[in-house]
This record gives sequence, structure tokens and C-alpha cells, in this order.
Amino acid sequence: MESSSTTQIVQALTKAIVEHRLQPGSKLAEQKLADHFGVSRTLVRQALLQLSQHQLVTLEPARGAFVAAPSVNEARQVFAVRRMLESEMTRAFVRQVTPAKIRALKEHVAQEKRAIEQEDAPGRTELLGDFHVRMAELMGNEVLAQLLGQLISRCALITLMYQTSRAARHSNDEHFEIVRALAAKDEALAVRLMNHHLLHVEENLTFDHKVPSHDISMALS
Amino acid sequence: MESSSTTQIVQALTKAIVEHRLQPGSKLAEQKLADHFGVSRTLVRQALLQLSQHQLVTLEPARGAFVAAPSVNEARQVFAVRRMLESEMTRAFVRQVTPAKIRALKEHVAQEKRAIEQEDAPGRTELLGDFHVRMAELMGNEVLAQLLGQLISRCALITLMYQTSRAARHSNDEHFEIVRALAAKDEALAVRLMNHHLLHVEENLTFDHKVPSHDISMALS
DNA sequence: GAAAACAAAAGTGTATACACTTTTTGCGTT
DNA sequence: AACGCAAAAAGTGTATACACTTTTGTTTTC
Repeated sequence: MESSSTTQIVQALTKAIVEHRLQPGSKLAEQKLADHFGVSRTLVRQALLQLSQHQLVTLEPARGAFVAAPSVNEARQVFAVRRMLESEMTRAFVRQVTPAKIRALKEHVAQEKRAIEQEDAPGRTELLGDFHVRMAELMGNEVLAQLLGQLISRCALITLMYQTSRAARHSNDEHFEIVRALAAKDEALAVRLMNHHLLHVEENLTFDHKVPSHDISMALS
Repeated sequence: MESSSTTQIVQALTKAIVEHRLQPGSKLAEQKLADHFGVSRTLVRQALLQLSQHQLVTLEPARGAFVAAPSVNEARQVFAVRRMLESEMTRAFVRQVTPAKIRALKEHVAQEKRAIEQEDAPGRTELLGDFHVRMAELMGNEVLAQLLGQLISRCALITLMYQTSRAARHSNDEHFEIVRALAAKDEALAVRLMNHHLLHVEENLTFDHKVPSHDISMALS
């Protein structure tokens, strides 16, 4: 897997971090990453800088890059922002809902369900997060979609929420109910369901401090 | 003078862009900037990369960096997100309001007023934006504050410099009214005022296409 | 035997070098 | 005079070099 531009490195690392193949706190040594991706440190540094802006990586001066390990407090702040943003988003969605949009969301929820049934853990993790981004996209607001995408990445780093298949199924069910409320144009219900959903996800916050995996190549391969 | 050169370059360029000393569309040549700041292209590139993440600069492959020139559509999307975020923020603020917080906001509004009366255009621009960030900070949510700060920078790139002193005064008045509603714990009124305020600011969007200034050194000095 | 001190190794931060791409320039042709 | 084209100039993209900092491991000292 070569010919990597900075973007590809960012995406590969993002995926590894969000899927917890790289544990929070892990050292990300530039030369090791450069070797792994077959590029020079220059491109790796660019990627790490970007990831630090996305809050997935923290840079300590003269000490290097580490997978971010957000505090409980920060996690709650991220969720607070998501609730603010997404409850209003839901409200706005109802006002401009169309059959096509509902169909798109239903299809997405079905996809989630398939991933869960097949025990495809990384796939379901991504899809469950993407539900929210998909809503933003369907509203035609790319700024919102991008912002939400970043917040959700941060959430994924923080929580091991979709760890159990039981929790994943629960989220999937809640998505299903939200879509139903959207389809019925029941603004109050949809907003309430979305808020409850995000609160449930937040409740599942776990802050295990596992031993960082030092085998970067393993985690990325 | 040596606290992370990259950060200083980012801040200097951000200020110049937000204050429209660098016009949207202007070319930002790496070597010229490097000479101006007395560093190598390496650090300038890092700064430009960061600015592109903040959407203040666009990078065109093999062609270089330019001051961003957001479309009308993008501007409206940014404002739509701000309204979603800030109406909920206002709601939450009322629920946890304290006399100290109200005092802090009143002080800020008074500061705005002084800057306006002294015709300090860059100062008032910054202060009027900071009102919203200050609210987020007072809520103790740094994630929200940082996010809002970035959105407001993007807005500033689009709107603020073309703000007339009449419009500034209007914004200041609206801030005053919002604080009053917050102090009275009138949630519905505060939210309505905030929404109207943001709509008013958005209405003032102007999209002049002025000739880009090519004299980077002049603009930054 | 543990703590302090020092030397070697590894790693980061910035500058520079060089290949490759885009833009500009200048000249010859129509 | 306008167009086209080729060569030069300028600029970007990536790799590498090197100074300086942190980490590690060994030896010295009490």
C-alpha cells in the first residue's frame, strides 16, 4: 500500500485511532511511520500536524506525537456540543424532509443492521457514526457535515461505545426510531429521541487505560 | 519572541486575513512569507497547512496557497451552523447563569461600545466576534469555545471588514439586549434575540470582489 | 545495592537541496 | 500587432542533512 500523499496517511491513522487499533497514549514516532508508509518524515509530520488539529493526536514539544487521550471532562464537552448541534439539526431536518431523504436514511440504518449482524465491528462503528454525518449531508450543509464528522471522530476516540454488539444494536434501534419520527415530521419527538440517543451514547463512556500498543506496523497493517 | 514560530505565523496571517489586509484570492508565496518572517519555507508551509484546515486559506496542488474566498453558499452554511449551535448555547446559558457571568458579559459589551465610539475598526471587529466566544467560555465548555472561534473567523473573512460603523453599533445593541434577556433568565426571549442577531449579521453579507493586494510585506507589517 | 552522573542512542525541529510543475518572458512567425 | 512556442524563471513537493533535545543504558560513587 504505497504512493501515499499526506491525506492518505491522515486517513490511515485516523482509521487506526478511531478503531482503537492504536491505543490512546501510544507514541507515534515519525521515522517508524515514515518507514511504514514508505515516505520521508516530511509527509508524516504534515499528517501528524493535521491530526493534532483534529484533536486525535497531541504534540508535545521535542517529545513527539501521541494518540490523544482526552479527559472525561473534554469528552463530556464534546458530547454537549453534539447535543446542541444535532438537536437543532434534527429540528431543521424535519422542516425540509422529503421522501428521498427518508429513503436514504432508512437504507443507511439497514446497512448498519447488516454490519451488526455480521459482527463486522469496524464496519458497524463507522456506519453508526456516519448516520449523523449522513443527516447533515442530506440537509445540503457541507460545513455542518464536516464539523460533525470531526466531532464524531473525537467521540469515537473517547468512547468504546460500540464495543459491545449489544450497545451497537441499541444505537441502531434508536436510529431506526429517529428516522421514523423524521418521516412522521414529528419535530418534538425527533429532537427528543436524538437527545436521548446522544445521552445514551455518552453514558456508555468508558475510560479504560489500557497498555499502549507499541507495535505501530501491526496496528496499521 | 521565540514561542513556537509556526503558531506566531498562523496568528499573524489569521489577523491579516480576518482584517482584510490580505484580500481574498491573494497569492501567499512560501518564499516571500519565509523571508518576511525570517524563517525557512518549512515553517511557513506548516502555518499554511494549518490555515487551510481553518478554511482561511485554500491550497491548490502545485499552484500554492491563496487567501480563501468563500462562496455565498458556504457563507450561508457557516451562518446556519452558527445559528444551530448558538441558539442551543443560549438556551443552556440561561440554565446555568450566575451574576458573575452576567457581569463579565456586561463588561464585554461595554468594551465593544468603547471600541465603536473610538472608531477602532479592527478592535470592534474582534470584540464583536469575541462576544460569542466569551459566552461559550463562560459556560466552561472549551470545545464549544474553540469551535465557535473558528466559525467566527470564517465569518469574519466573509463579512466583518465591510461592516459599517452603523452595523457595528446595531450588533452592539443586540448584544446588550441579549445580555439583558440572559440576566432575566428569559430563555425563549434570549434564544429569539440571538437568532435574530445572527440573521441580521448574515443579512449584511457583502461579496465585493476587490483586486487582491500582492504586496504581502505591506499587509503584514 | 541504590542513586547520581555521564555517554551513547534515538528522536524532534528547522534548514536546505533538488526534482518536477507552473508561470513568465522573449522571440520568431503569421 | 497578435499569436504561438520554447526557454528561463519562479514556485511547489518531497527528501535529506544537521543541530539540539530527550531517552536510555552503563558506569561511578556513596
